[in-house]
Amino acid sequence: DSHKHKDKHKEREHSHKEHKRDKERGNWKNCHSEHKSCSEKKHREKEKERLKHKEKQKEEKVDLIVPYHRKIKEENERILQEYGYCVMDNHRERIGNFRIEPPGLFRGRGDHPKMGKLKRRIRPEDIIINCSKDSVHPKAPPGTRWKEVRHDNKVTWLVSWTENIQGSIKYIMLNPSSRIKGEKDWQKYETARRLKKIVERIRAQYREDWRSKEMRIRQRAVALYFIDKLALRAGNEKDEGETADTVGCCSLRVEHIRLHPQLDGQDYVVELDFPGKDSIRYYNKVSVEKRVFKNLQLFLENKQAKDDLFDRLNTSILNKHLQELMDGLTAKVFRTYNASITLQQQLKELTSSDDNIPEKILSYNRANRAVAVLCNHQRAPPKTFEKSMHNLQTKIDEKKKQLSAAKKELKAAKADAKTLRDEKSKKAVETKKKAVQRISEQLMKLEVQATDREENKQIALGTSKLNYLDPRISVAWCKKLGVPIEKIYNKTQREKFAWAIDMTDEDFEF
DNA sequence: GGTACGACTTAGAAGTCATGGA
DNA sequence: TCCATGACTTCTAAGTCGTACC
Repeated sequence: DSHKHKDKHKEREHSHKEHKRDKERGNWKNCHSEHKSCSEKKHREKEKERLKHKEKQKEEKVDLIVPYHRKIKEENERILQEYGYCVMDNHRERIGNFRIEPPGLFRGRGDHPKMGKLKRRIRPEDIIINCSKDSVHPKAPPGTRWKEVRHDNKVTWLVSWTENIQGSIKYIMLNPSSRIKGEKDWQKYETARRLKKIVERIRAQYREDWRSKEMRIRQRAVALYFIDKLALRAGNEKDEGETADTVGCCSLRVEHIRLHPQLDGQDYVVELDFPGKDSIRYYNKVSVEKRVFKNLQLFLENKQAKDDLFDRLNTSILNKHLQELMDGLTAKVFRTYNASITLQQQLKELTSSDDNIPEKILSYNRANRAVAVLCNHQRAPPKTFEKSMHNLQTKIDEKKKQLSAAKKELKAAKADAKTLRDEKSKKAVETKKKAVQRISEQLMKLEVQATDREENKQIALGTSKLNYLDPRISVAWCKKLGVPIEKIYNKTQREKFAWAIDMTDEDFEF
């Protein structure tokens, strides 16, 4: 009988799909009458079997895929544990970039003359190991040896090699959470704070120097003004043909600057347009003091587009001068100082203790953004920006509808309560009230998110947060305004700034 | 003073992962 | 549960700046 049934089934190929289809179309009866042996009971059994099969398939999938992922994860963890740490001064420290750079095509940023060159594979024979004499270091793979094993405790790197594109040295160093990097970071901000104490004096001096008899001093003073006011980088010379053509302050050329005695109702406007670090465009129109303007006109006299604007100046001269003004002062300290002081001022200006947490965070991001704009930290707008913005707007619209519906319900509940005057309807009013409150909070959050995202379209906040803003300012702000530090710094950032989180109280002033 | 080099910080993009809503 | 999305992590290029050497 069962054979017959099977054969019949085979013959007719009345599969589950068909059963299902028939059922959906209301043809169940039809089906039933056509296959007498295909009773409801049998069908249920089949259905059971089908589900079982599905479950089995799923299990197989899980058996294959989940362990695969787990295996990779475990393997990564093993590699991290074996190679990702070192011991320095008796402390186990995370290493930053412990994986060797694989071979491939060199891209470079901007219009790089070496774009597309082959980046060679690094071999054990290229590698220099730096460790203490008595330490255990990784052995070179069988049949190979390291280029050198040295014991230099004056430097912080663990491994180095020379790369084949520019012939420069690359290093493996410790993670930002390490003691050695943390102390250095702290020092950097302390130097910037020392600058704060004397910056007005330095400004007074460079203004004075704008009138110097000596060209080199005038150039130095105007360059320093740019570095201070516009947070430009120092601008070292670069070897032509080896790298993309980018400039900083001292290496600005005539072609990068235009002078407008008047523009858009402002006097003495300087228009700067040049490729900076990573070939990111710096474009700014800024009104300067008359004396600066006159000096710039002087520097431009009788020069061609390709000539240096500051022909009597380079970073070495500038930094020597700065060193005389303050121990440890260099051009980049101005960037750190101006970034951090801007954050502190903006936070003071934008936040109030009455704000709720999302509003406070929006203000923090805005303060952060002001710094990113100052430092010209840009990013390509995310590929999915338009779409995700649109999605967010849809969400906001929906939330608005929800809110007005909830308000209506509240009104109705209130009316009921007024007529009925019983406990139950009173309770209902409370519930509806809470719903309205909850939804309007959600709406506000979404709107804040939309504003934040729109304003952030082309601006990268990460770089300034990680490299320019004294973390103690943020920590103090969080403590003062009761914002959890996790809202500002993620796990990695908290590890990097552990020194600041530990030592800072709410009264810290940069 | 000029230059090459070495060590270290700063930079945006790409890759990966976690989460939350459909 | 699945997938889209954004957050986080990794990657490595590209700067700064001090020093050695001529």
